[in-house]
Parts: sequence; C-alpha cells; structure tokens
Amino acid sequence: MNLKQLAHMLALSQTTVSRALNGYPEVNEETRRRVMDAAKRHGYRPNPSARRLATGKSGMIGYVLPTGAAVDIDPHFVEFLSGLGDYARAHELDLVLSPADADDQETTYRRIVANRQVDAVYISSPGPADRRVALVNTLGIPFIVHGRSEGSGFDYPYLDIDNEGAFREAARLLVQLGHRRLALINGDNRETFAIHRERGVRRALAASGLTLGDSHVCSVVMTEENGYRATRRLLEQDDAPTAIACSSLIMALGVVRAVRDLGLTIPGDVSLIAHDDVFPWLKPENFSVPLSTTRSSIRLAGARVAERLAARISGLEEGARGEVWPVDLVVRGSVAGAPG
Amino acid sequence: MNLKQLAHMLALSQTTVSRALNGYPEVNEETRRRVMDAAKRHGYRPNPSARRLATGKSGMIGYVLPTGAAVDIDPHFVEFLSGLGDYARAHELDLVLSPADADDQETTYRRIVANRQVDAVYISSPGPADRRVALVNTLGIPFIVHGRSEGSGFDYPYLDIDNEGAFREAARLLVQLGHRRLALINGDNRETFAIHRERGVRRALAASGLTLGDSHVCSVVMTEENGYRATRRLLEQDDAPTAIACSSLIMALGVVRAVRDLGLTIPGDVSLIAHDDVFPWLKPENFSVPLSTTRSSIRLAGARVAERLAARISGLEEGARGEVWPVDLVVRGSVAGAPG
DNA sequence: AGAGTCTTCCAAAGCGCTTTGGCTGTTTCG
DNA sequence: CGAAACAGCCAAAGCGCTTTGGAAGACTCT
Repeated sequence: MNLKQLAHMLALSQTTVSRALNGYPEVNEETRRRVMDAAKRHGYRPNPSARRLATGKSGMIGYVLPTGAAVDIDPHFVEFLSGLGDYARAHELDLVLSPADADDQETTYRRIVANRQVDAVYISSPGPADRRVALVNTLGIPFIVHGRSEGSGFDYPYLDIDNEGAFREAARLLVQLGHRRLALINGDNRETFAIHRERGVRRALAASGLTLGDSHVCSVVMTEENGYRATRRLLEQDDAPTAIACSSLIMALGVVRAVRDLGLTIPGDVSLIAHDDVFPWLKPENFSVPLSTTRSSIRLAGARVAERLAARISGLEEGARGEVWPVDLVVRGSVAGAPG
Repeated sequence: MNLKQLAHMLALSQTTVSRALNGYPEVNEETRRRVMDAAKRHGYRPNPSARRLATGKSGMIGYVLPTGAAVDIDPHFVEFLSGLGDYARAHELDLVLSPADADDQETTYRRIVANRQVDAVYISSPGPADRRVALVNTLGIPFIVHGRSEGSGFDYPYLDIDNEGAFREAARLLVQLGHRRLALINGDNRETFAIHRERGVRRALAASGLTLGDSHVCSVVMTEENGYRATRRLLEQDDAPTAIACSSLIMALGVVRAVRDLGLTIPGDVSLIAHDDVFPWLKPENFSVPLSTTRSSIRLAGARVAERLAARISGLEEGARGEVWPVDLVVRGSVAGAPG
C-alpha cells in the first residue's frame, strides 16, 4: 500500500494525502480525518527510503563505532545504549552504528553526513580538543557530545557529569578522615573525564595544603587487571597511599583483589572510593566491603542524549548549550579514618 | 557530484556510467576505465538513499534491540558488537539498532522488513521455539541466529557454540576429580544456551550414575549479585555441592565472594568452573584463585555472524546451515579433588 | 458586481539512482 | 551476400515520496 494507491482509493491527489498525513495546514479538517482514517485502516506506512530521498531526513541517529582488532568497546557503552534506546523507541528513532577504523574516523563521519544517512550524531568519550567534535561541528550536522572536549576554541552542545566535582568531594571526604597520602587510579588520560577527575582530586588536596604525588596517580585502560597492577604498584612503594580513588567499578575489583593479596584490608589499611556508572550486573553495595562511590547513571545520560538529539533534529533545541549533571557521593563501608 | 553530472561530464548516458560503476558486462572495458577513473577523481559516491529507493537494498544489517525500563542489555552484547563491527567495517556495512518494546518485538521486525530498512538481521539469545526466529523466517529476510532455538519445527541458519559439550566436559572433569555433588548456576533458562548447559551437566553426571538435584541448579539473570545469592543458597543447604559450574564470569565473581563469606575456600572446599566469553576487562586467570573456564570468544562469533550475513545478502550463502563451534576447556587453579 | 482574499485541492516536477527495452553499427556464418 | 548474433550505448520509465506553483471555488469587501 503506497501513497498513490491510497490517494486513488480516496479519490484525492497524492499531494493532499501527503499533506493531510504530515499535518500541513492547507487541508480541510474533515478531509484530514478521512485520510488519517483510511491510512490507519489500511496500515499505510510511508516508505522511508522514498521519504528520505525526497526530504533528506532519515529518522535515524548515528554513532561512529571505532573498531579494530586492538580496539575494545567500553562495557559502559551498553548501558548508555540502553538509555538511548529506551528514549529512541518511544520516538521511532533508529540508531545506526557505523564501524570505522579507530585511527580514521573522519572518513566515516564525512560519509554519513554527505550521504545524509543520519539526522544527528553523538560523540562519546572525547579528549581535549577532540578532532571529531571539530569535524562534526564544521560539517553542520546536529550533534551532542557525551562528555566534554576542552580547548577546542568553540562552543558546542554537550552532556557531561561533574567529574571534577565528584572526585573533589570524594577526595575531600578522604582528607577529612585524616588521609594525607591519596592515590588516584584513573582511566586513560587522553579522555577528558580522566583529566577532570584528576583535577578534582588535586584541588581537594590543594585546599588542605596537600599534593598528589606523581607516583600516586596512574592512568590506564579501565580493566580489572589494570586496577590490580596499579594498586600493587601503589601499595608496594615507600610512601604508599592510605586512600585510593578509582575511576571505575571494574578497576575497583582489581583494587580489592590487590589489597587482599598484600594482606591488607579495606578500610583498615586502605580506604577506597570508586566511580559507579550504575551497572545492573555489578553493584558497589555488593563488594565484600561495600564500596563508597561517586554515582551517576550512564543509562540516564543515554536517554537524555537521545532526547536532546531528537530536540535538535526537530529544531526545538539550538545553540551550544552544555549540561553538567551533579554526581552523588555515596558513602559505604570502604572508607574509614586514616590508619595509625 | 551526482550521476547525472558525472555522466554529462563524460559525455555518456547515466545508464552507461551506472553500469560501468556497478560492474555490468555490457560496457566496453576502456569506457569502464574512463568512468571509474573520473568517478574516483571527482570523489563520486552514489547517493545511498536513491540507490536504496531504486534497488530496495540498504547496505545495512539490522538488530532489534529490546528495551524498556526493566530491560537490561547484556554486557556480552558489546563484545559481540566488537566483532561484528570489525567485520562490517571492512565491508562497508552499517548496523542499525531498532529499539523495540521488549514485549512486542514483532511490530518492529515487521516494520524493518516491510520498509526494507536493512538487508539482513541477526537474532541473539533465542529461547526454545523462539517466535522471532519463526517470524523472521516467514518474513523472508536473510538472517542468522546467534544461538539456537529448538523445537521450531523448521531449519534455519545459525551460529552457536557447543554449550552442551562444554558443560558436559566441565562436569566430567569435576566428576573425575571425585566430586559427587555438583551444582549449576545457570543463566535464565528461557534461553537455549542455559538449557543446553544444564543438559550437558546432566549427561556427564548420568554417565557416572549421578544426578543433578533440583536444589542444585538455579537459573537466574547473570549478575554478580545473583551469583552470590545462588552460591549462598547452595552451600548453606544440607547436601551442599563440592563443585559448581557457573554460566558467566560475572556471576563467578559473586560465587567467589559467597564462598569467601562462608569461610570456605576454592578449590579446597568448592571447585569452580565458569564459562568465559572472553572479555578484555575481566579475565579468569586474574581471579584470586585462577578460574577454570569453558572458553569461547563471543567477539569472534560476532565477526563470523557478520561474515555470514554478508554472504547471505550477496547470495553466496543459502539454506539453513547450522554452525556449532567447539568450546575450549581451560583448567586453572579453581578445581581440585573433592574434599574429604 | 468586480476585485481581492482565503480555502482547499491538484498536476507535475523533482530527489538520484537502477533497469527495461531498443537502437546502431560491427561481426559471424551458412 | 543477407540474415542473424552481438557488443556497446542510450532514452526513458520507474522507485514512492515531498513540494512547488497554480487553479477552482467560496467568501469578503467596497
């Protein structure tokens, strides 16, 4: 059942039927009703390929997926996707993942924009002066950045959580508890969130006249194994920290294991606070010692990004509005006063 | 730069240019070369919307993503996606995720097929007589099932791992080590993989005249917390098992925690084998006691599914060929002889 | 009553590609 | 040498929608 048939059946022109269906004003309300009715009754659905060719709009949002044998997709992605999908479903938006060589994403961005394959894109895990953000900005497609890219020299729309504030508060709490030697086990510091978190810790320490020693901070890909190794390294050095801030629950698993392997305890010897993106399958309250966390649902962020993308597509949102969400600090058993 | 302009520039008809570019035979080789050359020089890329409208082919593969506030996307998904994307990139295929109400995926399947939005789809985590498989089969779109759906009454193409064999071998090893009371902490038993794994364990036990008691098997969503709870329940009952087979590494985290909480040890009191889908961020060899596993890379499966989908799209693969991959049994420190 | 203004609808021209049906000139073969 | 076969190209008709530029009729206003 296509437009032509429907129009013929109603003894109307395709023009009128199309306008009736798309809510244009120049059509009699009764006619519109007749058309809507017939469309529903016959299950008419406009062919998206045809519509796309005519309008250039695709009803899809895009994401360039970096791939490659050495590239791992972050498990956070799936939670973000959950939220995104949840919103997108309610608004009949599809999501297209365009796999790209991790080292050459530009080609793919150019392709999907030139081909008008998607109406908007989002970018995640940006780094400082991220090239993708600059590119997408000049290409002129609606977009939202999940995270921030500092030093780009222009404004852009983004959604981020207050990573600096979160880790500042976490560190401040630890300092208040008497800790003087803090350590930070961070994510890859080519990403802004890691930079912000480090800044947050440094600021909190500075406020009490303390510093974060070079040997007390490590930036690694957030795996359990890296959490373990970092912790071993930290705790086996001379001025071992008495408190650790950690950028992910998965790494925290490794931290806990390392602490135990060294015959130490949490929070007796080491206090621990980790960032929790809220996974359904791994919860901080279920750690052997319940884990204090800075908590922010990445799933909610996914839904919000979808919502804003939809708004930008339909012209409801414009400009370079940045949105920063506060982060909860949830104190559980893994923190205590400094030993000694 | 569109076809018309390119044709005009070459003083050829659109027909000839189109045919030259698409490798049709009825065009002089020299002409073809000229066309190909000019196309490359001017960076001509056929408009996919137009091509799609004309041919009905989209160059995309589809996946219906169940969503909803209560629906969690499996973290395995991201690894599968990694492999899929890796292959898809090399073949210029995009992946479109169509979010659907988890309780009504049929509408979405019908839509993406009717609209010809994708050239093929894959289905994951099927259950017995899965309705999606039947639906997609009748809709007549190329597809591959990742996993199996038994009792459908028809054949279909799939890729699965030998879950039964894997867990049979795992259980057999435990029995050989003298264990008489095994337990299985399984995934949701509405999914075929869980059924197969249980069957594998039962067969291995039966071969030695043993059985799997009802109180020794649990089917739960695969979270750390559920792994913990199941283990507590198992080990606190009267005829507690001395060995546990577990369907996922994430659940195994909970198992380990529960065993420790009960003051027991692995493998002293309890032997443990878990299935490992090979995550980059959580490795069995890094468990406090290195974990024995049945191992099969879900990422490789993703790549293979993409490969077969591409083959089916281009007509290279046909029929209902099923493919079952063997699973490695990797023995590490978490298994030992039965206590006592 | 005539000019202007709405309202409501339509024919037709795209959007950029593929594919059908045919046309021209050259080669092949009985 | 004439018919048949073939190679190589083209014009035009789709694919199914949106949108432009009217047109016809009803209505208002002077």
